[in-house]
Amino acid sequence: MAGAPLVPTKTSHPARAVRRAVSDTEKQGRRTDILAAAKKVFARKGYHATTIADIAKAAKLSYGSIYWYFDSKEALFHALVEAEGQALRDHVTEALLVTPARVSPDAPFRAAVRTTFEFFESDRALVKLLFRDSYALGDRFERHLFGIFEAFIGDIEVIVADAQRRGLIVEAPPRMVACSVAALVGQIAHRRLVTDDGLSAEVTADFVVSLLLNGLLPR
Amino acid sequence: MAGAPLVPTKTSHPARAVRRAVSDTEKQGRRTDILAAAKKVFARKGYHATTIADIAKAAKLSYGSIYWYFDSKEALFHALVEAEGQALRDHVTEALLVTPARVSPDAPFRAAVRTTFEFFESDRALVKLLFRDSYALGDRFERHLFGIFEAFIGDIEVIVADAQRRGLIVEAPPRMVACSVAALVGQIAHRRLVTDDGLSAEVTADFVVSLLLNGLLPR
DNA sequence: CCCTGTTGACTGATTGATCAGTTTGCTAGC
DNA sequence: GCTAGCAAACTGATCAATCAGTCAACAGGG
Repeated sequence: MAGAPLVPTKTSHPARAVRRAVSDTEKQGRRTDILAAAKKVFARKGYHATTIADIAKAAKLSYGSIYWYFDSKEALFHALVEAEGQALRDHVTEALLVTPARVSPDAPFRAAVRTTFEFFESDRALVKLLFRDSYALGDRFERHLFGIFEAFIGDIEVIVADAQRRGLIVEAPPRMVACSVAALVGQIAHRRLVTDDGLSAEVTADFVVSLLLNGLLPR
Repeated sequence: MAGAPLVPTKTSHPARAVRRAVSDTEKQGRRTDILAAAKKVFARKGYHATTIADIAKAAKLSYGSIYWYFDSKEALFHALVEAEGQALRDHVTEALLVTPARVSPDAPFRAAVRTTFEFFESDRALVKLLFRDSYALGDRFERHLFGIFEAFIGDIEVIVADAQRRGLIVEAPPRMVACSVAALVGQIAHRRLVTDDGLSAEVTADFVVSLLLNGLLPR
């Protein structure tokens, strides 16, 4: 209304900036903060609909600061997917380590799938990031994303090949099997975001494992 | 250089307009042309990177004409996915009709999966459209895309439930099974775009069918 | 001669990226 | 301890480019 703006020459009026990061640790922390904020926004709005301004606001930083930490919106997204993918891999790897095959030969497999679904369930933003937004970039990202997915498939392939060597599972191209496992887990996790079929992550995981191991034909 | 542009007031310089579509048939044909052009461009560049200008050029029409046939870029995309999805469903349905279960109980299932992979192989643009670009729109499209995918899953579910009734396959939530089938076929088809593993569509289809029917454990 | 399909210049809004300037907090010198 | 000086973190106005959508003018068929 009457609050006609004063002289516009009065540039800069930093209400209250965050404490600036000075040590390497703090800077790393800020970087992580930005990634966390970006993850939230990307998950809610999708890659193309989120703006740097959105991310800056969510991170409680100014627009320009984002560019201090990341070269571009795309670079930020790449860094984010990279980090999140690694977190998932680490999580699953750890679950595999604490689940010896002594109990039952397929226990590690079951554990891995369960852990994955639980991880996805506890972090829906991650699912959107990996299975929705990652396709939003053009071919430029396709190579990178592809590499990340291949890393997962490689992990699975090792397990499959090992099980085959022990005669636990049928002979079949291990990479193909690994792809199938990844496809099933990924797609079903993605679907669970939209349709709440009332099944717990555990039940869903067991269904997938059982389908993969036993097949549809009666035994 | 010296080629200073003439008076810019000289608006409109319609070099050569295409022959006008006058009958309803012609108009429908033009609409189809635009969709075909859009399909090519979307598949090559992805949803967000393609502009209406790209589509117009590919369709050999002017920019504005696209808007005569479609209300918006998004509407055009919806119409495209709708039509392509329906074409695929029809194709598979037909394959099912000509494959009686007399030969073997799982023959129709195998035929459906094979036909789908072959259809995808013969039309890579369709795969990109369904499994890459469809996720590029935000939540607004999610409902529509979801409906289209649900239609496929519904088709599969009917087959699964029928097979269960005859005791051909194991008891399991038919919708869940249908989802798994769709996920496997879709993801593997999508993957085949990037990695040429040298396997034919037929071999790939048989692998998927065999995995789903027999499972990984030795029988 | 009128209706309608067609044209493409134009607009308005959006947004990624830049950059000149401001502030902060560390530290060298007193 | 205290301050001046400085480097770098941080800010946000601004720029430049892009692009979906509009519209007034145009032309060909009936």
